[in-house]
Amino acid sequence: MSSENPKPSNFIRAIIDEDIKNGTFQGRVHTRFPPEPNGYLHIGHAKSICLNFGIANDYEGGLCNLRFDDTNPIKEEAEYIEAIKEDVRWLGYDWGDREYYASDYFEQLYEYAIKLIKDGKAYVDDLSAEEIREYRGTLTEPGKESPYRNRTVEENLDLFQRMRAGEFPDGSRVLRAKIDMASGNLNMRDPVMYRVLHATHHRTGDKWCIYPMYDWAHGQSDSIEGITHSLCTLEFEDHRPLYDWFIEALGIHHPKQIEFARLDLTYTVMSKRKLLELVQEGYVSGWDDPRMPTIQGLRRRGYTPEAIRDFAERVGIAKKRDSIADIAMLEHCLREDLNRRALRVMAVLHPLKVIIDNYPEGQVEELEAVNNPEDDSAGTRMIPFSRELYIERDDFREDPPKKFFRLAPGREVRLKHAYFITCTDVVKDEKTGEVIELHCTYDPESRGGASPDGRKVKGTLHWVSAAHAIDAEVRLYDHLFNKPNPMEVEEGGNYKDNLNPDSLVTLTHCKVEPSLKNAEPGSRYQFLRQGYFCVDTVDSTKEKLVFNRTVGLRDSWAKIEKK
RNA sequence: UGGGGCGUCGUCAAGCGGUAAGACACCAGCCUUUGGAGCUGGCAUUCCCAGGUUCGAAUCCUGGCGCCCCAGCCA
Repeated sequence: MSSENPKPSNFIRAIIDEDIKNGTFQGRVHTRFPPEPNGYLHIGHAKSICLNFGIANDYEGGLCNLRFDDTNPIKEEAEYIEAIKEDVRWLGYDWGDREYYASDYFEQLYEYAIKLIKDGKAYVDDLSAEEIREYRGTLTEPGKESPYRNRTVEENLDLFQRMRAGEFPDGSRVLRAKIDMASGNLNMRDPVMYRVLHATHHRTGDKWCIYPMYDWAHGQSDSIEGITHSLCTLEFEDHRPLYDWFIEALGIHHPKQIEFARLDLTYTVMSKRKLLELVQEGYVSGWDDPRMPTIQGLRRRGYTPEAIRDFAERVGIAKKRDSIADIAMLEHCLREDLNRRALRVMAVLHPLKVIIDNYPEGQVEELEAVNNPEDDSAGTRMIPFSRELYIERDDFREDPPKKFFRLAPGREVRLKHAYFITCTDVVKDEKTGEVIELHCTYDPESRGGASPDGRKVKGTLHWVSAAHAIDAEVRLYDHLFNKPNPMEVEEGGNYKDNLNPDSLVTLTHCKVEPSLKNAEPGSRYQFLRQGYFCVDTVDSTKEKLVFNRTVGLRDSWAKIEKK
């Protein structure tokens, strides 16, 4: 274990520590991340990825496999595999050459099934799906045994081989484990191991027409790979006795399964079904919509893998269900990371023209600006200053409220990296009364933003030179839902009623400083005083820059104003 | 008398019989050429409840209460 960077303790690491101390698994630590390739990964999966790969990285000799649980050809597609691999890699993890598929084990699984049949521990059942359900009983009443339960080993073997050979239609027969129809644990009431499915599998093609159920495949796959600690979510707690039963019946390597609570976040939904619904019904632009909690969405939004990993570590691992982590925690991790690395630039989102009356017409000065006050090595850049500028509309109030430190008639403020200016005149639209432009004077002595006479100003504004600014589109993203728990709805309502109508506000003709001209898609910046933004990887072009707001800066003025 | 699991600050979460970590959020102040960042301080006399054991209990015992998961030929 690395001692210089101790991970927060959690009950799973405690169990592993104990296992190592006791020599269980000969001191080995081998985990796996086992996604089903039927959809895109989200932040909840990221928690599991960070857990499994994180543990493998932290323990001496630890390994973590990537295994696709591809036991259902009807729902799975090869396209998801590449997306999942890209996401895991992007998060910063490496599975070496240990990329496995449950489908790699179909033959072995078949042999295992034969063994169970021969041992009288599995049988072919001719009951229909509906009948099986009826025979299963209920939560409080025991089930009853299938009339086919006591077929001879020979008959079972023959039937099972013929199932594989394709002699029977879909749904006609299944192979079941012979356990206990009266068990209080429904999973033990003769669970189905194989179903007949004449479907083409994305990897095995038409080789098989019977496919193992997850419950039959998963534990054995872990065993085959020599996994020591099978970490999974709470809902599989009830399945553990079944997995144990299979492993014992087969007499093979027995991984230790440990269950933990899945991650939930405020202001979003996490279930694959709901996420799919949002995509299909057009509430978002796709799986990579920057508002989606998918890894692809977060990536496009401008999240960094470092922030996500930090978050996964901070939310921790426990067994408490219904634990909903505050998305503010995620956003904090993001800001903390971006604060260290994002270059500062100036961009005016809602431009208001400012004319410096006493600044020479036609003159342009290049002023030096620090790229990142948190990182000297980021250096400086030059930005043009001229007579006509844009500032943020919000930074001017004709009738400033208390504690408003920004520009107002007669008030002096600092333009970041530039000069002190004083507002001398307000030009309004005669009809609407809207403020169209401001006239100001500047103090030539305050170049760089400080006055030699030592006078102070309360406010510092960002700005861009009107003649030099570049037009850009800026997409302001906010939480997808406007309730911490989107599931909290009125009688007869739906979580979609809680969709935030302002989760995306698109601004065009924003003015950004000229240094952004060649900003690369995906690059991240802090727009001074506003937030972190990244160049959109899908829609941004050389001709038309598009920025996504990753997350806003903390805004204490907004808080004051709210009061 | 179906089975399994969980209940520690607004949120996440340590704690494993020796007298309630930490983080986020929040509040107050300092500082500041980003109302950002940073810094300082505050924030559970109490761990679902009630009994019991003990010199000592969030931790052990007993009994309650509350919440979650399970009846796919899904994973």
